[in-house]
Amino acid sequence: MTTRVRFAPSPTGYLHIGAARAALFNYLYARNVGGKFLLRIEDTDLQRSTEESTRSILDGLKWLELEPEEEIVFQSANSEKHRQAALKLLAEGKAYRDFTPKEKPSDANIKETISERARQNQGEKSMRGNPYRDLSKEESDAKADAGELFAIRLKIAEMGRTSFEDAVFGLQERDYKEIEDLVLLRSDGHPLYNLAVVCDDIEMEITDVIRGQDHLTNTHKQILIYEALGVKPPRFAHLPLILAPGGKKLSKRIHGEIVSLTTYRDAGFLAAAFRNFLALLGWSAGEEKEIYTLDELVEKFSFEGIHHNNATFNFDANNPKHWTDDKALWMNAEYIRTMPLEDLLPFVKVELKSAKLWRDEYEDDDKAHFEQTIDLIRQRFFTLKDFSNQGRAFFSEDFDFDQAAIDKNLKKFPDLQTWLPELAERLETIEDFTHDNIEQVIKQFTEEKQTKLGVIMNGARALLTGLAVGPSMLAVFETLGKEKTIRRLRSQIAWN
RNA sequence: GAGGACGUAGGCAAAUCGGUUAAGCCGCCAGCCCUUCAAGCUGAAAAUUGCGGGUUCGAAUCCCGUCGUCCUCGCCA
Repeated sequence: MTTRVRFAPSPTGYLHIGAARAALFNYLYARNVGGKFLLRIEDTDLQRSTEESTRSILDGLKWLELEPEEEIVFQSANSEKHRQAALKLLAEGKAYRDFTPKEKPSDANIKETISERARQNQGEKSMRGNPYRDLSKEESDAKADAGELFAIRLKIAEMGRTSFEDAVFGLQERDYKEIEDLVLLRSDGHPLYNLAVVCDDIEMEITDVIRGQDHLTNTHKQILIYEALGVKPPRFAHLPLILAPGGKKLSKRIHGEIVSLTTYRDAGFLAAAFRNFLALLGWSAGEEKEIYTLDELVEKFSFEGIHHNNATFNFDANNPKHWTDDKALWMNAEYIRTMPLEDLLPFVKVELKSAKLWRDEYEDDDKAHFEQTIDLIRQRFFTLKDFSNQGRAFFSEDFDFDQAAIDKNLKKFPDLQTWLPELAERLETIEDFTHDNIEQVIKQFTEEKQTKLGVIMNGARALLTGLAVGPSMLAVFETLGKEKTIRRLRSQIAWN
């Protein structure tokens, strides 16, 4: 049987990194065993599902290059089938009508309300205590015919236990006593999650369900539904969760966009780098290696390498240098500076275009020079955004001066105001504007002025790039070229 | 509250599933590069493997207890 896995997000917000990792692992596993990776949008919560979220999920998957191999399934389109399944179980006596009036949802703090109620009910009421559970068929039919509203609940046996072998967590068992007769169909006829998931997974012929550990205990309920439906359950593999700093659950509401996948795309991450980072969050091939191509991840992937404990994803929105997980940042930088230049160029082009810094010569007459520039500046960049921000002075005359750089490297040495234009005169005499020739002129100039090389270099850096940091200045001079170098050295705008 | 999962340095994690001084990566710190730097190179600090017992010649690995964290318990998904 061909392996078929699915990623099944609900479109109730952007795609967060935990979900993205679940998608990744599904994809890696499918490809590892030569199976298929599918996508199902679980949009049955009409109130909360939005098209925008669906689009965000699709965008995110596309960015990570985790695209489904069959048409996307929208769960809401299968509602009728889900309903029929519930009715079938009712007819077979495996489910029953519950005429208990629907409780008003106390929306305030629903999670707390639920656990509080569970606490109260403990011991008092058996999970099989529903008064309508053992109503005769006639009585039940009569009430239904009389127009009384009812929900359909699965009728779970008094005695027994469910068990399954989780591919990550091992044998899982649960006594029926701990599982209540779950609602399959709401009194308004709307099918509920557990039913919908099981029916869709059956219909899609899913063989392996790979999802977050938050579903681990709910799996028992789903297995009960499989059994009632007379279908063999798929294999389950639950993934540890990704937590926020401090060990708290990642929350869209609390943590905001920092945990959204598209934030990383928009912040200039390379999909390959972020994917690599995500793969290493909760999984390890057990070797001393950090950088993996997609194909390598596919090849090495196995459930055995998945951790059992939750991983912390670090971020600090208030810290510019460590705004998101350090390792993710490092990995992105590592990719940017070590990947083949020709592979990086297309991404740089997109970035420069969006910043209106792109010029067609970069692919034509000026190609060699452009590539040399990129190769020079990429060495200390962390994201693609750096090419248009920190690298701006290499592509435009319209760049900002960092005040700290101006103060520290320029204004601190007032002589530079006359020296640098003077240096421009000297540089102008160089015919072959190359590294060694420039060096010779500048060294001599420095000696004449009896100052340190660093004063001249850093002053020039501030004037030419607007920054206090960057590549070696001799390389910057050469890369920027004679004309721009001279013009900027003579410019007085930074002094004001 | 009940059930479940888990606990190796600040973070990600390895340890052939009892066997010498508990890998590696990120981060942090220092030195070098003496033109900077969030780059590079080199190096250092940092874990009595949550804690307490037990089994054993020997335990991060097994057992018991304890503390802690997270998940689930809805006519949400």
